[in-house]
Order: sequence, then C-alpha cells, then structure tokens
Amino acid sequence: MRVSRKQADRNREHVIVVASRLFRERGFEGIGVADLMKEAGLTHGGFYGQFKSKEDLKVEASRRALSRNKDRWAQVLAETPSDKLAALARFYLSDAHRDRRGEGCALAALGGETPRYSPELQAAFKDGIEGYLGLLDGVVPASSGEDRRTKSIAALSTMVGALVLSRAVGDEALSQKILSAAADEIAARSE
Amino acid sequence: MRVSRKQADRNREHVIVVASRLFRERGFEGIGVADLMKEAGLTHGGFYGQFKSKEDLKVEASRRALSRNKDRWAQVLAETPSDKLAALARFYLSDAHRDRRGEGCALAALGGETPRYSPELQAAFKDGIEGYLGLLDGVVPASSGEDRRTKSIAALSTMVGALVLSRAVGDEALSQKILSAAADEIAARSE
DNA sequence: ATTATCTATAGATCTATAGATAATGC
DNA sequence: ATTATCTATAGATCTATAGATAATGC
Repeated sequence: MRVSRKQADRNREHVIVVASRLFRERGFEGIGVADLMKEAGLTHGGFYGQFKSKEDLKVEASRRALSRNKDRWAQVLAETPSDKLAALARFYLSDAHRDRRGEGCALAALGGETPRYSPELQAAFKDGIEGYLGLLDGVVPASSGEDRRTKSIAALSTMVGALVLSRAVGDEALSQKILSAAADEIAARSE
Repeated sequence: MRVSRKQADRNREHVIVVASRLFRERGFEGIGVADLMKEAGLTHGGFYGQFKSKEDLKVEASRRALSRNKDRWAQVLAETPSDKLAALARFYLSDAHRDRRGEGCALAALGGETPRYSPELQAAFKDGIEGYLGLLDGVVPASSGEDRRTKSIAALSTMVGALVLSRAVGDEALSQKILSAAADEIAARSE
C-alpha cells in the first residue's frame, strides 16, 4: 500500500507530532515504536523507512516540541503590552500547563531524561534552551548584557524547576502553592 | 541458601541503597529488577521476597535518596557560619553535583518521571520537597512567614531547574553558565 | 522501476511467579 | 517448621530487520 511522496512526507510529519506528544506524556522509555505508530495510524514496520532509529525520532520530536513552545512564548510576549516577563511566567506556571504535559514545555517534561541519551538529543535541548533565553533576554530587567543573560537563565530555571516540582508532588494544594510562589517571585524581580 | 533474619534485613537495605543510585543514574525505566539485583550481588528471584513490586522499590529508593540528601543539606547549613543560603546554592549548583547524578538530588534526577507513577511515589516526593522547604525557611531572607515559604519555593525551584538544564545541554560552557547564573541570582536575593 | 508501507519474525529484554533448596531459630 | 534465597520459566513487551506488496511517477 504505497502512498505518494507528498503523503509519505505528511505521514513522517504526523509521526513526529504524535511522538512529540507521547514522549512528553509518557517519557522516552514510556512509549514503544509499535504503539507510537499505531497511535499515528501506521504500522510498526513502516517506522524504519522514515527514521533511522527510535533515538533519531527522539531528536526530531524534541526539536519539534521545543520549537513549537518557543513560538507560543513569542506569541504570549507579542500579545502582552507591558509586564511581559510576569505575563510569561503566569502563562508558563498555569494549571493548564501543569496538567497538559503532552502539549507543554519539553524541558520540564523530558529535560531530566536527556543526559542519558545521545549528544544529538542534548544538542536539540541546548538549541531549545538558547531559543527561550533569547526571548527572555528581551524582557528581563537588567543593566548590562551579561547581567541580562544571568537574569534570563535564572528566570528559565525557576520556571522549569517549579513546573517539574508542581507535577511531582501529587498534592493539589502544594502544587498550586509552588506555581504561584514561583510566578510571584519572577514578577517581583521584574519590577 | 537461606541467610539469617539480620542478614536478610541488611540485604534489603543494600538493595534500596543500590536502587537509589541506579534509578537516579538511569531513570526508573532504565534499570530492570534482574540487573539491579545482580548489581546488589543477589539473584533476580530474591527480589520478590523483599519487595511487593518494582513500584514498591521506587518508593523506598526515592524516600531514601531524598532523606539522605536532606541530611547533606542540613550538614552544609550547619558547617556554614553566615550566608547560608548562598553556600547551599553553591553546594547544590556545583560541577560535582551535576556530574554525579547517582548520588545527587532525586528531585532533579527523577522529579520529571514521578507524575507518571503511583500516588505513593508522588507522596514520597511531596514529603521530600517539604523537608527541603523546611530547611530553606530557616535561611531565606523574608519579612513574614508566608513570604518566607514563597521565597523558599522560589529558591528550590531555581536550584532544581538549573541543575536539570545544566545536565541536559551537553555543552560544558553553557552548562557552567547555567549553574553560576542560578547560584549568583540566589546569592543576590539573599542579601 | 522505484519505493512507501505492509506482515511477520528474530532476538533481546521486561516484570512477576512457581517451586526447590538449605540455613536459621524455635 | 519456617523462611530467605535460589533456579527456571511464563508471558508480555521491546527495537530492529527481512521480504512481500502495491501504488507512484518516470
């Protein structure tokens, strides 16, 4: 059942998008190639015509997730007239983001697993992180350029750490408190 | 080859300690029961006499790791005469900590995987986090009690997030910059 | 003729259990 | 007699590949 080149490209795209969700939801080891292809509406064997290996797909799916999320950040910043950093923190540290791992930040969902895999995967995360830092550099309050990057890194670390912790505690009250405390702290520093 | 009750208890302890290292190094899905028992010098089948399931061991090993690390925090704070928060941040955000996942903070090593597992495991992480926050409450600068807990959460989030990111980027220069930026920011806020 | 996708399977792993063995501790 | 640990295995998964099939695109 061969399909056209154009359809094959669409199928490949679809596998990457589905994988970017499933990896974030279940972790890199939490979903197998067969189940992933089934979820994408294709067969197990078809995978290896499109990708060299599962590791290869991890890289593609992570780049896709990080890039899509960066676009979302840029959108939030463009929509907000003032207090852009505080608005970004509130967006990132929302209940909705916490509860939707599959569509959320790949740094929080998969960053902890990344050191165990290929340099190519780590490079994808490095590029993703630098993308976020580039956006933050434009909205953190700072005197010098060097200081600006320091502030951007601290803000990103606080956001990622708080999201990870809010998802880990399994306790709604503490989870909420973690999200709001981190958002408040970032907002306070942005004044 | 039965052993004494006392030796069996020691064996159980040893499995927990070995697991707390291997889970942090390789992730909950990165090590199997058979390999883990081999690493502990016991046989695969012996595992199920000591633990109900692998999930059960995840909980025990996580509690052990979190508790040991909390003791280490308390030790650092006790050894430091002044600027305790800055000293703790430097300790946590060190190259040594980044490079030794197996002995390091379980929040950074395994926090991202925790939401996918049992309520019991999440409760272990909740208890661990509250332990760290309790120590931080004693050293963060704040006017009111409520504000103090907010500052503690923000500091913990920044530390955990920075450690996760520093391990994920696979780039020594950026990794170093992330660690130092987060440590500087926490130190600056502690004055 | 080429090639995207399919079915089927190899070979390695995984968690968990059954039943045997042998030393402890009454 | 009890029980901690052992060997062996069930049954389910995992990644990856081989070879067949059938539609595309020259």
